[in-house]
Amino acid sequence: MTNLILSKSEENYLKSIYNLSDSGSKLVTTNSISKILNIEPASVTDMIKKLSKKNLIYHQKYKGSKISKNGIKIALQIIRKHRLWEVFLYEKLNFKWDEIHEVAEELEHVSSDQLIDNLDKYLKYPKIDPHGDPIPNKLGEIDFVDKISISDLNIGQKGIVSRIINEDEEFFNLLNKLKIEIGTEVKLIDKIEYDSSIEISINNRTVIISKVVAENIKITKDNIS
Amino acid sequence: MTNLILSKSEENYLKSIYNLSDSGSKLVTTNSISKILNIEPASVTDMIKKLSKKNLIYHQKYKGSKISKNGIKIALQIIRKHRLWEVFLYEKLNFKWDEIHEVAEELEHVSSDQLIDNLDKYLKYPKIDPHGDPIPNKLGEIDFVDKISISDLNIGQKGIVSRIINEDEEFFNLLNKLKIEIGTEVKLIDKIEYDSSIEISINNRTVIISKVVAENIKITKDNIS
DNA sequence: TAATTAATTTAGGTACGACTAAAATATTTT
DNA sequence: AAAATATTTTAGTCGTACCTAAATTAATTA
Repeated sequence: MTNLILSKSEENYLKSIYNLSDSGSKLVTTNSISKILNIEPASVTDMIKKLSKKNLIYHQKYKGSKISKNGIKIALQIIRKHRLWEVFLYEKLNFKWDEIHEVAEELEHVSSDQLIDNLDKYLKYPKIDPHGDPIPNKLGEIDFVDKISISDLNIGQKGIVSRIINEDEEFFNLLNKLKIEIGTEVKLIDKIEYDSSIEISINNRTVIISKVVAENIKITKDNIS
Repeated sequence: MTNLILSKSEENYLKSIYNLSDSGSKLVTTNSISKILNIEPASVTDMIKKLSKKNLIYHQKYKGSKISKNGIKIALQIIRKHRLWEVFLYEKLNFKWDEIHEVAEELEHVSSDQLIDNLDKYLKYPKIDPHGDPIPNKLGEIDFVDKISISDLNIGQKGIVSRIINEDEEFFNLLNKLKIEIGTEVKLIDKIEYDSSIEISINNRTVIISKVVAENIKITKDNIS
């Protein structure tokens, strides 16, 4: 029962439920799906019933939804497509970091296994997308890399930027100004108690970034090459 | 009024109407659209009304439909996308000649001007797709190359295969067996009156092909490089 | 714990794009 | 030119995926 064909809407719901569920572990509320997809809660309930009937999620009335094994499998394939297309747009078509998401949202629904397998090969089997998010392989396996935020560093510690959470243009412009991108080495200089902002150094320049910004920049202590 | 957004269905109808209309000149019957899209005539009538209201086609009840200037413009952009994606699939992702059409049918509906412009650049502004069909540029302009079929050659004349009309696998296999592809030089040896089949030579091999096959292989007398 | 508030579901409705059956119009044949 | 046939349109349905308004259930606050 793995080869059922899903509509674009069903795929989007499934992907959102997976993303909200912490890799499938947590219950997801109807409201949270509603907010993330910009669809009224009543409509979300309709779709939840549909996906339940297809055994892609489990649903307890008034309690919440949990994605099934099969649901996870499908969600990971959609995420795989999305992220591979992002790599393509960024590396081959010279899209900017903040322009890739929207187009990938459309491309991810093109249904051809051959297409995505050949694209994967063409891109040389990338492990991460331009945001630093891991790309599931054909079997849905992910190289999970536990990531910490800049704000988790201790004073004097260094890290390498490995993932950037936010996707909007404002944030992109800020990072551009700060000259922060994936692979950049940062060092925590000081934590400012007053507003929880932090002082970091990037290539010997010192800047102060807010708590929110720091939390959206993930790092590792070793370069993942 | 050029920037209206069309649904996938509307785009497919418009493309089919354009293709059936001889570059917009001929009236197109409801039945012919029905057949090409595999949709019942009654449904076609519905869509014809919709496209008429948007001034993309003109329709006379019980007579037929003619695509408008604006309709042609949009159809050409869809065809442009389709053919650029075919080039990409064939050249970059190593799809076979007969596998590209179906996937391109999906990719052509992804709506991003930036995507298609950058793809065009990435592919180095190709003029023809892998079937030999011309690719409209951004403005919808096509390098029209009047093409003749192998069967239009006189005995002793040579031509270069420039376009292959049919898209199914059987035909593809036959061409493979005959070692005919775009760019191949062919020479007409003889016309066989009995069944209108013709004898041609390809790289000093002589083969006989049927009338239908000959008509579906277009040639030019000069290589378009 | 009772009342209020928030979240979720049900009920009923809409646009889209398909369908079938029947009616209207065109075309072809006799 | 009348009859027969073919094409096209109209009328009425259906599933998908959304909506609003109202009802139900859960969670929070007094």
